Amino acid sequence: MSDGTKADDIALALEEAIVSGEIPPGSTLRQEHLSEQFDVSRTPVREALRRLAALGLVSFEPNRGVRVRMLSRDEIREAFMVRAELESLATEIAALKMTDDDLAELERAERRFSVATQALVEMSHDGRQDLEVARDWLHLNHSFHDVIYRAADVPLIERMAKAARRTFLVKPVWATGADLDELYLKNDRQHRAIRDAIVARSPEGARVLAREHVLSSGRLLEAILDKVSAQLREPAVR
Amino acid sequence: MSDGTKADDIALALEEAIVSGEIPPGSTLRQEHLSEQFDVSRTPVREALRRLAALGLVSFEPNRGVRVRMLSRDEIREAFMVRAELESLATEIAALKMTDDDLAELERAERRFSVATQALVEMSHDGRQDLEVARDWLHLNHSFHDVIYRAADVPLIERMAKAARRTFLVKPVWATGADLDELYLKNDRQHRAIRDAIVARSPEGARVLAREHVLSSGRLLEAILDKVSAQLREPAVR
DNA sequence: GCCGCTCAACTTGGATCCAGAACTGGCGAG
DNA sequence: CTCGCCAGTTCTGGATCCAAGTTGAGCGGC
Repeated sequence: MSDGTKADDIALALEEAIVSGEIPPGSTLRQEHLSEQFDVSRTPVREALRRLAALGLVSFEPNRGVRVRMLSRDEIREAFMVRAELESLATEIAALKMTDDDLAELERAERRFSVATQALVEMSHDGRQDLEVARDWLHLNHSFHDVIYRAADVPLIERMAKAARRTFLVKPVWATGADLDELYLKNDRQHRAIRDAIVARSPEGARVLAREHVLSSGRLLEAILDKVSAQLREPAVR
Repeated sequence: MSDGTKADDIALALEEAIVSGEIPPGSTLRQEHLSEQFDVSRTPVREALRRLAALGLVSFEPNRGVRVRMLSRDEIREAFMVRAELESLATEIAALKMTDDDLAELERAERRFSVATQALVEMSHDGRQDLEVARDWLHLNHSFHDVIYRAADVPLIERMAKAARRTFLVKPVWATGADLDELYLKNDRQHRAIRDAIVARSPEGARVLAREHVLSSGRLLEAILDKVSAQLREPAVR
């Protein structure tokens, strides 16, 4: 166990499991099951669940259990609007504060993301479906923005934006395809544009680009969701 | 006790006590003390505290206790920036969706706030210091914005904006004076301007006005903080 | 056959209990 | 007199225990 209290460790682990989709949305979490899974008593498990509930990841139904929240399309849209506002704000601030070291870091993050995007698109062309590649892509995507947050030094904004980032799930919603490839590539181009605006010390430009970027990511996710739900309807099992 | 679980009730009560300043920032909360105060065991108290920690109102220091968080000037500034972004977004959306009923409600909220502002300024002129009047003013201020949230129907944005709203305290930071009166009156004028923009169905206008309004409220609070800290340390009532 | 009732198994919410970490305050060495 | 060490107290973190609420399967009446 990494740090201090078990409740925190469990909360972190559960958060990861929920966000990654390992625990599917809508499922109910049995306290006893979790307690033996983590090899602790139910007490710290309950505390961890309270924390997740406060973050909005799960919901307590008194005397009936906790359920992993399932977000509606509207809520996902809202989450992206929140992110758009907060990330654009952070980017504007970062553009004013960036040191040369930060810029170098941003450059590296952008390049790694670019490589991941290429890998993703190539995979799509080959018709393969590697979840690990997709996960890497998302992770490096976040890393790019994290560099910006670090440079902006706005812990509260960062905390809230990441809370919004967490509100949607990844693993069950993934797809590739020619139509999506264009959106992935666009995402990459937007990162470069943001980097350029920051390099050019243009806070307003960076802000507008960041805002548009997040909103466009939201549209990408919606496109993925559409595709997935279409696939789910298509093969009429049973 | 209002609803379901005790942990929730306690969390609500504590949240209120902290936000209202009844429990001063920086103080450490003893679990046992709270448990006998609420006449329950420590278990639900701990769960309530976990929730408050997730909301950022208190911080756990492992094996040392929980402390009511004390916000730095920077964090308060950040909270207002977050509010400015989110409230302006909500206001823009609300301006598009407002029904006539909502408008009437907004009108009433505005009028009540106007009356409260008058009362506050008059009180200030008379040299009186009535905490209740100040609290009413703040409450009606929030009510005005709540009407907008309700009309916009954006639960996630509302939740996050209110989280930001909660991050600063009220009771210990209050002051009046000729310099502040002008700011209070400005606040009222801004509400009217926002209402007008909504009535005129101008989402962009409402957005800009709302943003400026929140930022200006932030400057008001900073002015109050300056004034209070200028008045040298006064022993807290208990 | 279908509906409602009852009772048992299961699960949660909360209380109590225990081990270990952190703050005391005294005491001796320098 | 000061500093550091050590035991006693206090408090937290976690485990265990118990009561109350919920679920679901069987059973009898219609």
